[in-house]
Amino acid sequence: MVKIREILEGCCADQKVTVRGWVYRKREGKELIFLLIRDSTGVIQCTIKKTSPSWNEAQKLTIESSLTLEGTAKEDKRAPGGFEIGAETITIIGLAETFPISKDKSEEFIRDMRHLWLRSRKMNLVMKVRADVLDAARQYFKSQDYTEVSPPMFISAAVEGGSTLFGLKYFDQDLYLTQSSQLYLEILIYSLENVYCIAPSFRAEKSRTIRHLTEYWHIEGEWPFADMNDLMKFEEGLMTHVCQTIGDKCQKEFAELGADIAKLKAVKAPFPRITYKEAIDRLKPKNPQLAWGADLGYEDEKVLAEDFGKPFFVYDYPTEIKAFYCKTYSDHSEVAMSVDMMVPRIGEISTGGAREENKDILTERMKAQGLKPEDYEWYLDLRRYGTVPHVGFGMGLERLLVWMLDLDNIIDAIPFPRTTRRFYP
RNA sequence: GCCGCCGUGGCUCAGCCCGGUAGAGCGGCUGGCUGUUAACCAGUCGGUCAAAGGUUCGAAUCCUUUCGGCGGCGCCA
Repeated sequence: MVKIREILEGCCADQKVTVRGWVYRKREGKELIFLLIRDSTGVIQCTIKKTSPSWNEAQKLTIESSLTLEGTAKEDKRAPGGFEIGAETITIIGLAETFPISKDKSEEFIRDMRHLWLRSRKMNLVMKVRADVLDAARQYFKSQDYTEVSPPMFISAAVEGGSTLFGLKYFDQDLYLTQSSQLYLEILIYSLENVYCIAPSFRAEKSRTIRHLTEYWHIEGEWPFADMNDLMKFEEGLMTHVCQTIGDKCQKEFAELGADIAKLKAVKAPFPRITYKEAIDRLKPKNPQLAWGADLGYEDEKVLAEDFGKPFFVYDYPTEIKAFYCKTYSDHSEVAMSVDMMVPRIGEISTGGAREENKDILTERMKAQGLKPEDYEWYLDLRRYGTVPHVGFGMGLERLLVWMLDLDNIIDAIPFPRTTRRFYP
């Protein structure tokens, strides 16, 4: 048994080979049948002559039927990929009914057929790149001595305002699905120090855009004894490592997907950094209504991102538009130590910041935002017992992939997308 | 939450503005042809035009409502 990629790489010219896979295309003539067989590694053309003992089985085959095919591999310029197999024996494993997905397909239909569309070349390639991005991210965290941890998905209190939380019945109690693992990572830094997790986050935002999912994978890191500069340095290091690794490793996937790999190779630390105030000043000429204190809209982010043409940071936001746990400057508390990483076309792919380590200030911030400190007793305990300055961030894996792979929509960055309207299969 | 667009055979669409009970391509099936590149040629099967109500002699077409889908903004990663 040999993988199709090995044959396409020239492993077995003029040798007898056996492949296992599915029928990707079939073209049938009177004297000759062409089969394109796919497995997880690629697609190869197989020819069946009328004189071959496999002729009868080949005739029966339908698109997406599974089979084992034995024959002789040979180099042939006429075959896509440069190699083909002259079939001698075909064993049908599962004869497929007429496959519903064909040449003509709409976005809507493809989404209804997600469970079958995942067999497409596009999804196959995207899923491989996704796996490699996850690998690369873990590599980087490990290389910097971070420990991977496993936070809960069921939670009893909100991280931020409760409006975007999914509630659920947990036996007789009301619980929520987590929208960030940050608070749990904050617990773990007191023993493991540098920690990270790669886990789902859930948001009940009724957003109707190409960059929102209700369930997405969140790459989050948290560590003590660090400041904003350490945070940005780590994030740009992570991003650089991921982009360089994928740029080296996934050239074939990018080529077949038609994605721009040069953009990844161009990603190198340090990234441009501008403060929120500088961002406002840059945007003022184009958007005169923009004033200090307003949050940057998606259009504003896009304008900045097009200017830079690569990942960059915006930091030091108004305290008012940031969450209660954001640390503020002691001499000008109207500014919070928060940082977003932005990329062209997508806008924010990551948010991070320094966390308030002073219990009294934190309590005041909670009250100011209408939160009850008694709901966050365990979080306040972290400040009671050996508090430390610390920082952390969360990056949206699928948004990262949309940018890296030039995807049209975030739903193609995850195998089973959940949006406001879709959760099947 | 606000706004816009879409819904016609299994799939992709035309027809809708200017009402007269549906048409093409792909797929399927049959036959032909071909070292083919999501081939080509001929034939054939296949549709209560999203649903309900209204206007009309007559509605896929005009009006109303509902359902489903997509996207933009807001919010966010």
